[in-house]
Amino acid sequence: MTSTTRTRSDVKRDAIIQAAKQAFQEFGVNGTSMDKLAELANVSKRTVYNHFSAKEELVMHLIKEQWQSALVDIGAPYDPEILLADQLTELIMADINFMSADEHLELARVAIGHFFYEPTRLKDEVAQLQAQEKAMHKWLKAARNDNRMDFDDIEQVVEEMNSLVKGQCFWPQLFKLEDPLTETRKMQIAKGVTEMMLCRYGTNT
Amino acid sequence: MTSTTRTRSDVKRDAIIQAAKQAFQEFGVNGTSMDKLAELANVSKRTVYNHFSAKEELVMHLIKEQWQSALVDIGAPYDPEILLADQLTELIMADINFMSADEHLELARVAIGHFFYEPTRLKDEVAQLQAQEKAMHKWLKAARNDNRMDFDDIEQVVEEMNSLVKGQCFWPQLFKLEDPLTETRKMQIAKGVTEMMLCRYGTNT
DNA sequence: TGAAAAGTAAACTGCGCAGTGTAAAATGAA
DNA sequence: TTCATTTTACACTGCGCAGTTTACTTTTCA
Repeated sequence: MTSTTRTRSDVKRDAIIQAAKQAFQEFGVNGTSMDKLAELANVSKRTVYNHFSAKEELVMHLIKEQWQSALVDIGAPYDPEILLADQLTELIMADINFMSADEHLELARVAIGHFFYEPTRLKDEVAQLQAQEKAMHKWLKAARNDNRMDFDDIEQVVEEMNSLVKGQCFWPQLFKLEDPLTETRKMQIAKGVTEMMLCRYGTNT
Repeated sequence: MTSTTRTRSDVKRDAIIQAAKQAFQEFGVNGTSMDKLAELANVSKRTVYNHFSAKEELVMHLIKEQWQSALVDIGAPYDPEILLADQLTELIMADINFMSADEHLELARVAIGHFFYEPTRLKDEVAQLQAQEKAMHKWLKAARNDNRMDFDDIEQVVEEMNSLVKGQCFWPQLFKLEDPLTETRKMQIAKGVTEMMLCRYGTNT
């Protein structure tokens, strides 16, 4: 509860953004007319255009500003004192929680749906997300320096781990092919991935 | 070179299908007007409607008939005489080749783009593809019966392997985030996945 | 309290597109 | 050559939607 949004203008603006987020992710940008959107937001169409001069601007606001603010700083740094498996599981859990969060999935649906046929722009959006992978990167390097893990190509390791997580937590959710993940299921997956990675790249010190 | 397509009608029909496949995957179904499509196929718009009574029918033809016919029977059965790793690598290679084939990617792009906001219908399409996974399923069971692999939940194993392959060969290609895979790269990935899976689930007999 | 700022309803413009109707022309088989 | 089938060009209908205009009302705040 940060505070009540002050001016009426702000209230309307938020209503528009929320309605857009919800409608775009459900019906797609093209499937959502500005009339429909205005109605969903309980706002006159003209008001929508007072806040966002064009539909595209609203879309970009969602994808840039909103998504940006949904980013989270992930994970504790490597700690030689703690059991390797536990650390990794926790790191992966953080990753899973981020990727399968409603906020993230909804905005990803908007972005991917909107840019599906524009690979160049899609690439830009995805690139930002990969910044998230840096935490994993750092942790792996530290674990290797500590002789607890062994691998040549760190990029490959990150990609493999990412494939495992996304394949089970992101893609099926993005396309609504599976029910939302329960906490138990998330933990189960995190543990599975941990075992897989340590079995392959862990040293048995 | 099966033969020259006989009647003129058939020639036109094929031209329409080819143009649609290409245009739908590049611009999307919505991004391709029937006028544009007719022009690309070098055919009058009316002819398009003589063959397909509605745009949707053309889309469904691509997704159902064409995609169906692109399915391949994958992989040799389990053979106790051959080195486990080699067998698995070959099986995975077949999987990779299927999934990253142009024909498959193009039709997947059409299907996923078209059904992005209709999870139910998307699920149906994807379900058919999972039939492909059956080969892997059978092989794994056989390897376990032969005491060369050890795992409890076969579904999980299939899903993990699938995530690894798709994460590196399908999704990046589907969204055109990466350059097409070279044969060398495919083999490299197949070997990587094999090592991962055998390290985790292989017995050292 | 009164003027400026913001919101509202509803009609309107212009455009792109799915699908149709039609009359003429090309094709192909008998 | 003749006749049926198919293709073509092109005009036309109808619809949905992005964005605008207008005349009017409500809120804000100095």
